[in-house]
Amino acid sequence: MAQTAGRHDAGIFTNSWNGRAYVSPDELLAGLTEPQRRAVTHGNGPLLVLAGPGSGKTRVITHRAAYLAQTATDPYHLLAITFTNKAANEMASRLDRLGIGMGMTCSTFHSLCARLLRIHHDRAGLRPNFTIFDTADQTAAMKDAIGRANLSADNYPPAGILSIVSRAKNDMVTPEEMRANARGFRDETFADLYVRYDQVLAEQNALDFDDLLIRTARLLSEHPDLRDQLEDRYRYVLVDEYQDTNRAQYLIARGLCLKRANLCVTGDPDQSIYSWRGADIHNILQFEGDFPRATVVRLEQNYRSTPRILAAADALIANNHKRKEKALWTENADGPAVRVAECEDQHAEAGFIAGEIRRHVEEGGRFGDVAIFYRINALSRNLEMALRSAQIPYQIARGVAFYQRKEIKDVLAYLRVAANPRDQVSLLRIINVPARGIGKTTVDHLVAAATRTGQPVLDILAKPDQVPGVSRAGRHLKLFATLLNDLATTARHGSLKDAVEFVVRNSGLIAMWDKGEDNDALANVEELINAAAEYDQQHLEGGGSLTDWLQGISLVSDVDAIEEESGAVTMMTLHAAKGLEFDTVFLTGLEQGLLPHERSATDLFELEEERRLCFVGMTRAMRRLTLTHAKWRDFRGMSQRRVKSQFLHELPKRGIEKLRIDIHGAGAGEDEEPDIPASSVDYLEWRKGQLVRSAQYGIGRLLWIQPRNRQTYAGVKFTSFGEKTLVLEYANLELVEEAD
DNA sequence: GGTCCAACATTTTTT
DNA sequence: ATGTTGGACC
Repeated sequence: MAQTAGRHDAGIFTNSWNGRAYVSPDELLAGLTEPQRRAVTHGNGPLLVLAGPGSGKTRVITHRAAYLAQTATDPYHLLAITFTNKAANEMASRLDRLGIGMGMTCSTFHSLCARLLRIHHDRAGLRPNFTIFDTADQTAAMKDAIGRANLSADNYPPAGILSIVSRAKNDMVTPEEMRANARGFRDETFADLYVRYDQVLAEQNALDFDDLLIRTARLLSEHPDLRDQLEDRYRYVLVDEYQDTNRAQYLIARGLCLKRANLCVTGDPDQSIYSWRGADIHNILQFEGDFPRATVVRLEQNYRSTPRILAAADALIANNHKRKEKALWTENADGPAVRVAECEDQHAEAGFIAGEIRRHVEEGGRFGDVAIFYRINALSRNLEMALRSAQIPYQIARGVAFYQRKEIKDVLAYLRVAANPRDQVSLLRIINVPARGIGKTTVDHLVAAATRTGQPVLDILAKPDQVPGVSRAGRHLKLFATLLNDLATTARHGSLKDAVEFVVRNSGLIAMWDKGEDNDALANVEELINAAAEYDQQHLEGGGSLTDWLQGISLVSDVDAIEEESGAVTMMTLHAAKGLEFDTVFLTGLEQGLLPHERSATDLFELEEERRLCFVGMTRAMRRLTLTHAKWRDFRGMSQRRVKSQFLHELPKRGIEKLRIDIHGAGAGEDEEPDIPASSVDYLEWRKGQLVRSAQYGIGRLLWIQPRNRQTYAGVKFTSFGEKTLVLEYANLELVEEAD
């Protein structure tokens, strides 16, 4: 987690004067096109920058911030909200390079919110040391809530309930509103679980990711004086990737700009890929409605890609119906053809890519020029193996996965209890890890006592005599309580590194790993210790804390892990690729069920998002773009015949080079016969009004039916899911006979 | 209370 | 193929 720019606390980056030459406002505008210039020099009032891929958006935002800092206000009053910590950090660094004085704030929504909630915790009704629950913690909390409601996790899968609750939170729907809108017993149960889940979090002094946003939005709306104060601090607000903001984020951005309306948002509706996380594309589509005085600047010239790449991507995205048309164009010189490689199986695919990368380097290219994208993480393994055996250096954008490793989570759980003694999820995780004679029965007694008396489990540990049912284990409980106490003392007085090392040395975890012959565990934990030491180094003059460090870890994103100048091939999911660019891009697994993903194929809205995802991947490429798909792919131990992606049929006929790759990963001549897309049933015989059954949505009635683009779209009104627009070729509907 | 093995399913994407 | 969970057994 190397940071370059100035001082920061968990995810908040502030640029600092580094002695570089001051860049004048005129110099900031040099080399910018007319629209870019308009965006940079726009003064007060709302501004929407619709920026196509590769249109120099980052440059515009950075220069705009610098320009404002020189002509309008002190950088102290500037706030930029980016999508990842990495982007925030980079922005602060760029401002540094432009010689802009100290004080601008660059952050993600989540980091900013966490910070505001800690500072203003009393107003928010929180303790300053709250824990941020990740997905696994949330699941544990939800299981607890389901248990308290006397329900079974079999009928109410925690992950499923969590996604319902998360959706409600993203939309700023309270449990009360959910209950009021409940249609039937199940909905009421969901609302009930929502309340109980929030209760569990409150008891543990914990917030989930969504809470960070909605509590901040509420903080702003319920405390006008505080909002006023924040508005005076952040006089100019820039929000990047605005197409991926949700309702809560929208309210926060707006709440910070009520007085001055100096809100500048940038984004591209065609790159909206997070609706499954509650992002609402209407935020950007309706910006002009929200802010009637808004200035709109369109950046349509592309500086990144060759005309062929752009033409291919543009042809693809033109198949989306719900979009704002954009005229993408470029003056760049033409490059090699966009290639589509049909590979015999996934080994051929990976081998072909490895060979191509070798060739790229032999021809004078660098490994660092190359990126490989995939729809799902599971596809990375084959690629990794192929790159390793070809001795190609690579890095994977997997920042989050590191902190989700078992051994890392165990060590962090100790530290989290030290930072927040009410964190029961963490406490129960480690109470018997390593085994220290505290079994399930004892834990049940402890939790029962805690619930009954309203005391945190941690407090009860120290006085086991008062817990009914606990006798022999009492000794172990006391020892554990002492361990945690000593850790808390170390954490309070020593460095962060001291605290992490205390856990590793005194918890007994090392012995456990040795016994289990888990050699990676120790190495990974060493890395964690290094990260702690690095954090100590960055906070020699104070400002750091265990809570802050843990918060940073909770809010890391996958891309945060990638290094720009690593000299290695970069691999990542399509979602992580947003905002990046590479000379050479391989987009893998263009197969039905993978891209578009099978879970999205039946719903038109979701299908369009898959297409946008593909569009994002393609437009990352500057010079060379290769799309690959496999005829056979191993999945869950079985070899599966794969059908090429419908998106491949949507590419232009001209300017695309087709390759066929045999099992050795070698080219095997040209491929002619165009695959027939998946439509085989004649859906045109179906009539509106007919009753249909879907495995996913149950029974519904056809409202309308319409063929388009070699597919058949249909509107279906389902009894329990409402109206959906489906693609019949993938929806797998069956007709239902109606009784007379 | 702890350990080991077998049945089991398998969330796509992530702050 | 792989990682998790629950139950039998020590």
